[in-house]
Amino acid sequence: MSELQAVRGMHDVLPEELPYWRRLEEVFYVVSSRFGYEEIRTPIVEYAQLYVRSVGEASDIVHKEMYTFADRSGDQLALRPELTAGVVRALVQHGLLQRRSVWRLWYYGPAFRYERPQKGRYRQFHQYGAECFGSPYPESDVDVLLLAITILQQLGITGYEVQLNTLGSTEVRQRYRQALRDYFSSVRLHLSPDSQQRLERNPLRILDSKHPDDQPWIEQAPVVWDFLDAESRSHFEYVHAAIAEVGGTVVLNPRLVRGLDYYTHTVFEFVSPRLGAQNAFGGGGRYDKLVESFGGPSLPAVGFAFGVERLLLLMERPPQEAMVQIYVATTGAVQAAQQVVRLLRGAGYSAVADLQRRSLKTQLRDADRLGATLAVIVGDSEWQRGSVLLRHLRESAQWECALPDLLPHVRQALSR
RNA sequence: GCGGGCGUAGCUCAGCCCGGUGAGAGCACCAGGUUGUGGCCCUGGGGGUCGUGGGUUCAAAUCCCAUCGCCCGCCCCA
Repeated sequence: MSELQAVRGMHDVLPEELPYWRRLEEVFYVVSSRFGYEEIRTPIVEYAQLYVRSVGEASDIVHKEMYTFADRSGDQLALRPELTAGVVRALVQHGLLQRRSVWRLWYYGPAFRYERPQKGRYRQFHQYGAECFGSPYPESDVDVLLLAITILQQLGITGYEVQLNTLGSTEVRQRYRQALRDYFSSVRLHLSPDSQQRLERNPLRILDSKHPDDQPWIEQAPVVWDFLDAESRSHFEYVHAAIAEVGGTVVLNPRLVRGLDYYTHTVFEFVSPRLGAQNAFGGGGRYDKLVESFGGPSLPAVGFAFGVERLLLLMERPPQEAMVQIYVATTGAVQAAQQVVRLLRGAGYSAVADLQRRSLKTQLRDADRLGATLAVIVGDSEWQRGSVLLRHLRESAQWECALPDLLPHVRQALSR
């Protein structure tokens, strides 16, 4: 451990990476707004109990991945492992549900899970997500899915697959769960140790196992689709048809169950083969009982989250724009050069000058590397007669220009 | 939490197996070649706790142990 090293699994975002983050953030904002979703921001720290109740005590997130600590008053707090719970908490706390019957919300920010770092998996990571509260109908499922798909489109992310499934209504989910428990109990001794554990706590999760021992049994396990009632089935079919219509690869996967306990009906995951073991870069579903479990009213809801670091691995990386437009170089008239820089900045251009009193040659090289289009060379003799040299770095043209004429010349030179 | 690979200059890496011969290359950075002009080229220069700690040895980047970190897989998820 060293004080000069970031905490394990937590990363700096250096200046060269930042333009891509900003691009993502821009797309999040623009597309969410277009869909009528409003941004909400909640604290990074919540009472630990919030996640025990929402995400589920038996989930891995709560029992082995959460950063928890006691504050000075002894309250048990947690760094948020996901953002949905906090959003729901805020909704109930502020009585927003009394003011409006539908809320379309989006969020963006860091979350924390104590896991072994891997490609696309970090201990501090970022999520963008959107939630639609107040509608039990499948068009709201489609609304959030379309929002997600539009964001991916805008980012130029292709070659992914939407995996779709339903867990049915609460009653269906209960019946299916029981059927799975019965089935897997009958083959219990053939299952991997992990899955034997899951049999007690959460038999649905066995379906997610990648363990080779489990595969043959998972393949023969009861399929949720056989348990659906008419309403659950039509809900599922509506969502499937609507997503299939907008194009993109939709794959129905009856074994997709997802890690959080609160889902009912629709569940989905965005997966890409380009990500390695962490092939999912987004996921979500419907959670009609979650708000209620917080002591709120019975309120249907559907939402999803993207892993921002994983989107960054997938998105297009167009070459970055130049950092500055104009570089002011000088052979010794440092103060004069500073004056010219202020003039240019005042006119709205991005302009810098050398801060190390380096040679003119080096300054021009610097200008070139910064991607500047123009260089203003403040030479002693020209400055004496009230002018400077304006050099177009792309065209290698250069001319002398009286100081009062500089701004018009700059404007003209930049526009071609 | 489990299994495997790797840590040498800012970056990518050679050297390690067979311990000793001034710790190296390319890129990047700085200066000069061009007494005031970038992109190409040439010359020179600065920069390294050889991840860290301990051990073996006359001698360790090189062998051994521990530890930290990164990567890959499992688990799990975004």
